[in-house]
Amino acid sequence: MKLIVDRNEDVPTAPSPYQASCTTCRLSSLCLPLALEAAEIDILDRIVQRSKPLQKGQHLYRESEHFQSVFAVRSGTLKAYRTTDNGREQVTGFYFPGEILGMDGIGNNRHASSAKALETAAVCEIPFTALETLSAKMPHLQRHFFQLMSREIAEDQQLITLLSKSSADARVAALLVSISTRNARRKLSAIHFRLSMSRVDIGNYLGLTVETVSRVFSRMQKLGVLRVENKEIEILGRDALIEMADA
Amino acid sequence: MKLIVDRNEDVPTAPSPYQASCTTCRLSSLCLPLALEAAEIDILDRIVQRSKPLQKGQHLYRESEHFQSVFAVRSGTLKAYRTTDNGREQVTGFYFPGEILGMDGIGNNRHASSAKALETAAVCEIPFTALETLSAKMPHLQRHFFQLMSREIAEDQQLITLLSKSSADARVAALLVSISTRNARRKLSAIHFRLSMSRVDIGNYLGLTVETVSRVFSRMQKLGVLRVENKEIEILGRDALIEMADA
DNA sequence: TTGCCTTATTGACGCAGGTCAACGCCCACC
DNA sequence: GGTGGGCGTTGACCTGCGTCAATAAGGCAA
Repeated sequence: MKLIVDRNEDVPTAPSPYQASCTTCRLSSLCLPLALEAAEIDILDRIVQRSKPLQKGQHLYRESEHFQSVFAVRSGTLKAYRTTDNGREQVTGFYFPGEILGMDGIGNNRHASSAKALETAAVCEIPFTALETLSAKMPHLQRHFFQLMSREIAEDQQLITLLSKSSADARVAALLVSISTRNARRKLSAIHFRLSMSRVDIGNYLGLTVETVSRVFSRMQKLGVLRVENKEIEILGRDALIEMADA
Repeated sequence: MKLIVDRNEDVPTAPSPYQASCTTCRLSSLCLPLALEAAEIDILDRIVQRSKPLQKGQHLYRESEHFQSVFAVRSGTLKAYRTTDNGREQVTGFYFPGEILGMDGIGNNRHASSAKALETAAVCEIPFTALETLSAKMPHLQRHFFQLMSREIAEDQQLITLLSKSSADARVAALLVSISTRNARRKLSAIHFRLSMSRVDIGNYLGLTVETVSRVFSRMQKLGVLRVENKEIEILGRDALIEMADA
């Protein structure tokens, strides 16, 4: 019998998965604690809530629900999406370990999007009023949270740019490069990973149909820049991919 | 001789245009002071800098410049845009009086986009470090600024949704509805206004070519939902337009 | 006013990607 | 271990918007 190893596995930091702490979390260098000092992290730790993991397909929150918290991904992947007035679904982002989601709900005290687990996923819940109070006392935290929000804006603008004019090839290439880079940040392989999202989600996110996504994958494989085997991706020509991304 | 009246004119609140104050500014109900008390507004007022108006075409800041301040529009319109690696320009937003721009620069201490005046425009400069300090002391201000950033995220996501799948008609309709709504917020006509941006800018923002924008305008005019005369727009069927926006 | 240059409109045509359809392959669940 | 249903791939065809080109209409300078 062959042992199946998930290359993207995020090993829990403690045997009891619900009660880890920011101090011991190996994602602290990417997440909210970044830029905080040890004593400050301890204080932050006290407001963070960890609960049982989400199963694949389960929602973390839903659009227009009352907003109370933002969330940090500890393991697994989530997608955020909104539903248009005519019932269409639009994926607005994928969230990997160490990333924060839910910030779009602050503006109107209701979530502006829904969040759903693409695979088993664990998150840290950060009650927003507590975070506000703490931010007022800890300049580092306030600054860092402003920065996180700002980066979300900048990233959305990058997606806007991508969706506005780029070809199907460029869109797919850009997504792959993005995932690759984010994997590298987490010290995972930048060239070999497993896509946790379906082709439908990818297409939806990139403003393409499933068929087109599939064709682009095939084309890239034929060109030798990619090896695709179902959800497993191996990047053979990272530079070529980067080049395609802004063609 | 006919007197030319600009319907979008924003009358300065004081004879000396450079030294207005947040307290007397008629945009304070939309802008940063929103949700602050009189005493707090006075304090905020002290960090806000007002300078001489920008001429049409002049830059407020440029992409990758060192970030120091966010800006509130007092009069006129600005566009924000970024330049892609291959030199293409992408308009990421239009900013009207009462709106805040520059928040995408907080994340990395450099502006993530450039901002250019589409017509003569006056802005209030809000130095960010001062704003941070003040925010830590004034919970209302901190909260409000978090909200403003969050709304920018939510709006960008709306644009993403628009760019991802909608038809050319839907895109143009959505922009017109958006401008109309924002005009109404400023107590200006929601059905009759002057576009301060060119067709090129509109197309660029919406991911369409100038030709397509022009054709959509003509088509809408033929359908009787719009009257277009150069930059002057009259919305004849607001409901129809809203319907088109999410078709 | 005249003239020039930028911006907008309109038409003809082509193509990237959407649509529709058929099929194969995982993998989850008996 | 078999089987059903979703997910992914591939092919053939169609269409909305981009591209190219020609013309008109503003707007600013002198």
